[in-house]
Amino acid sequence: MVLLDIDYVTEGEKAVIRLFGTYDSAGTSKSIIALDRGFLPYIYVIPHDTKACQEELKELEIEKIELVKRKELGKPIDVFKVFFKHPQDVPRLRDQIGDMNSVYEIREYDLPFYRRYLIDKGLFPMGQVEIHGKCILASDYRGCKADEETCIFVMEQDPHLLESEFPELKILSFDIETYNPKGMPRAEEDPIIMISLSSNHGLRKVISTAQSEFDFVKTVATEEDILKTFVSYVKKENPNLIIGYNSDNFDFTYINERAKRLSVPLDLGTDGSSLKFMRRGFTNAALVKGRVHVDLYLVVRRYLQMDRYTLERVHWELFGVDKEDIPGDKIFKYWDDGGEKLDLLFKYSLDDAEAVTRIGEKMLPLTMELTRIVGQPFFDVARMATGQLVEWYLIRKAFEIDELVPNKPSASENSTRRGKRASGGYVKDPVKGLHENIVYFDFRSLYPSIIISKNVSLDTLVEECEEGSCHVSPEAGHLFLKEPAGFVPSVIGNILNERMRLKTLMGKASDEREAQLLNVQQEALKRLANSMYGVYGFSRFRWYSLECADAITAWGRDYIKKTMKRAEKFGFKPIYADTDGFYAVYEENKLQN
DNA sequence: GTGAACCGGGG
DNA sequence: GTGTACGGTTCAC
Repeated sequence: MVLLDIDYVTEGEKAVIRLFGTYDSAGTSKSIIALDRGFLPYIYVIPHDTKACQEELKELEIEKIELVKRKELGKPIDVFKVFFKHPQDVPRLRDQIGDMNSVYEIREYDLPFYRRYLIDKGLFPMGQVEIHGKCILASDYRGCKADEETCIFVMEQDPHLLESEFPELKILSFDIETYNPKGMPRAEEDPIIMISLSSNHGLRKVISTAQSEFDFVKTVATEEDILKTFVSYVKKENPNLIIGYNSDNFDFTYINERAKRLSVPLDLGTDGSSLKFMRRGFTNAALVKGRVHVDLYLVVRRYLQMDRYTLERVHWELFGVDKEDIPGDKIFKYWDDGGEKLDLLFKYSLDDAEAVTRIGEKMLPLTMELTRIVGQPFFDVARMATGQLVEWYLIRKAFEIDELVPNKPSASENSTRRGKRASGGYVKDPVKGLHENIVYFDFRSLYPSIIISKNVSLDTLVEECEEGSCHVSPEAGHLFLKEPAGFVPSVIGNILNERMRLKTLMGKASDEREAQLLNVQQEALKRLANSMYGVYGFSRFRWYSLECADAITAWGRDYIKKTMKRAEKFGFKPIYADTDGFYAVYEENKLQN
């Protein structure tokens, strides 16, 4: 099956992992929920005093303790792996353990349970996963309200990742229109008048309380029926992905509020569960179990550099085609006017949903690849900043080599770090005037190259070293061992090697589709490699290091200045430079000198 | 100059 | 949920 999503539920005192998947069976996609009751939460405890620590730990309400060998900045270390009965025991007990006299430090105490599971089992969402067990009808499985078509496995063995093709997923886009004559829509007063649907399998539908000649309009009696019909379409289409534009904070929030007032159940999940909202800081993320809800606004904002991100602007940027638009504050008038105006409103509404489908087809492959590389759920990856992606990638890589993950900085540690910022890139003030014959020298891969060639890493940074065995950074003179390869440099090295391999394959690719797929994959790797520098420079990151960040930018400034000097000898006069590149004008007459 | 407050997308 | 965005700009002093 394709692994779409993961979470856990509590049965009695135990946490049960649920893997949500899909597979094609005779042309129709089936939803699967696989249960794993055999995984326990744990943290690492680095003792001061091994014996005393073991004695003290035994006093606590924990499941079991193991003494295991791990690595700390590449050096072997013996640590306790302390297992708990339930993930919710961890926050309570970890502080107690951290405060014990016999304990030096606790580690990996804040990794969400389902993420820990994916890493430890070597599973990658959006990849093919093999599970072992027999199918139980949803109705025979207590505690689950799933449809009969949903198959529930209780796993008997660990699941396995299979080498996989790019999964063909069913995607449903949606968009709502509201009747809001007074300013922005208020869910307590303004009804939903349309819900538009569009899928990558040919569905085009507007559900509304208004009549229409258009065959794509499905007219129902009440707003209540709009919502009920929406739910039944989702169940019938059974999409793997649901996408919207600003749907985390607008469409789904609004639908949820109206459905609550009208007592319409929003049981959209493949397990029969209702639409849920997760607080993510000050904003929401809308969650449908077993289907991945993606808010394209967040994805687009991350990958496209624009000054505004309205649906119209994004559509224009991606396709160069203007989209029909009715200003938000005029929609109620088009509705009231009826006739041709109402026709336009129907078209506009459907076009919005179809624009979401088009934007999704363009933007989601990259997110899909990042999901398969980073190995965290698509839902999370679609909402993660690139820095977070890099961190979760590194956490998985650290696990693979038994390296302990550094802790997140405390609030005070974070503010100390903020206080002393690493020096930035080199900036040359622009030469005033209108320039012609401009060339741009691209340095975007400079930082990853520096990290690799200078072996810039926490585990290679030393106070002193023998003559010739270290790289010495310009200005501050930080020392990095030339051998062995550091953790982050080797991770970046592997990413870039893999990227080169894919680019070679791309050149040999027989058909267009294959080449496009390889291109997205190598783009995802490039993105990851180029974001890697951030792990040293961003204060709230686990692998933060002022010395590493500082050394990288110092080498960067050194390189860019040297390159500019060299360019000048060839007749290129630099007119502006900032961090990762510089602009120059070509002056032919200067070449003779 | 500094830190607090505000803002995005959506109708 | 082993949780609490984010980064940029403007405002107020």
